[in-house]
Amino acid sequence: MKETTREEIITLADEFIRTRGFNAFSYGDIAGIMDVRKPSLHYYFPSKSDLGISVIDKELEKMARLKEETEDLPGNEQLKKLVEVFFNSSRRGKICLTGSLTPDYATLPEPMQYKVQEMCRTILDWMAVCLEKGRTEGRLAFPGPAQDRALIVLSGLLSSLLLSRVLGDHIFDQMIGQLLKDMNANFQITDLEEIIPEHLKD
Amino acid sequence: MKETTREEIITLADEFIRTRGFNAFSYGDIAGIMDVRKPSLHYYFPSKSDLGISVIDKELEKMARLKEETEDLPGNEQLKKLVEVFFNSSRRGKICLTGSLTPDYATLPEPMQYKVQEMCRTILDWMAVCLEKGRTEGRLAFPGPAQDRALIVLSGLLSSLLLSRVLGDHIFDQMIGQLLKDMNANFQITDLEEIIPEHLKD
DNA sequence: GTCTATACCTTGATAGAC
DNA sequence: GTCTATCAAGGTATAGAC
Repeated sequence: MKETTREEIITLADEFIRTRGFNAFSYGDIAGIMDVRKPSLHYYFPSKSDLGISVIDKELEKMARLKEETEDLPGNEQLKKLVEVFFNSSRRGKICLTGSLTPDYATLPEPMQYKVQEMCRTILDWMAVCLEKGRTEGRLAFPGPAQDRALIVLSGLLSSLLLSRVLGDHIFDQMIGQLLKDMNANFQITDLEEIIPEHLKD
Repeated sequence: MKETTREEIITLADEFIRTRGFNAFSYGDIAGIMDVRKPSLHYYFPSKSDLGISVIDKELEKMARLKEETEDLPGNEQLKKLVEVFFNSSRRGKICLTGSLTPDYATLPEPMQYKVQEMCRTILDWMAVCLEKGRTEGRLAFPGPAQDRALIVLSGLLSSLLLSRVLGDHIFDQMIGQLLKDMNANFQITDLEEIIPEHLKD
């Protein structure tokens, strides 16, 4: 299953957004890697905003897929799968789209702002469902509404990626390890080193 | 105590970094507001990196001042003062320097990267001291090392600013309210509306 | 200290040939 | 679909007059 040109552009843009930020990469950067000229990229994505939206849409699709694949698992296991995705980003020096795009929010084209909103709501809603499910099953323990807990968990995952790049990889283990212990979801971070689903590798 | 030209530039740069990001503001933006020409700014800060470092240094000084002012308070009260600063940013649509500069980390000039590291370490060390103090005094309760808890608290404060701009001000109250309840540091967020120290207003 | 003038680069985007 | 050529705009930064 080879990537189409369009897909390859999206993949590279995703990579640049996570490593450098939306305002710090250009069509030229992507053209340089693909060995094509800039105007060729505009054929697929007339404006940078179009490209940004496609990157977010791809992420939303990936999330929907992961959600579907894990729907029969207990809440704590669903959560673990989610943590794996972030762990994987961390070891590659990449932050998540939420951590990259929300700081630039005020400078984003309006259509992208709406997409960023949609992405934040989608991930928070999903996480809240997982958390509530886990609590009902007696596999997770935390006080207060699942929605509030989802905010704290997303916060931890997002920030651990930001701070890991600055202070070192151990930050992820320290922070997420404690966050999970707080909910009695105490699995070793080192478990994750081994389990990297194929479809999450890119 | 009127601001010098140099201080005014730093203040405006700080504002732009928090609202638009380091890579999305220019000398031209600042010159436009101050009604001077761009080269005048280069007289004070030859490179943008110099300006960025001065903004972080000013923040470090402000933190040192707040630390000194609150050194005789119990740990939970010290924490409350810190939360107030972030609450204040939130209601102004401004994120914190950590939330703004760590996503751009890979694109920052090297001297700025070191400064960002220093800033992160300084705030985390200080928070860990406050938390440990509060726990020893029996005024805060949390499991695990204070260093790990400091990461989670900073994470919450940082992310609540990012997400509040996207999803609304209530996010800060929801998230930080629950985070503080987790540590039995249950004071109403609404208390903060009234208490805004003068020197933190700018 | 602040200005004008300018060098030099990169950016996102378009027109039009092939 | 991909190219060459080109554009207007905006970026950081410097030289040198006042």
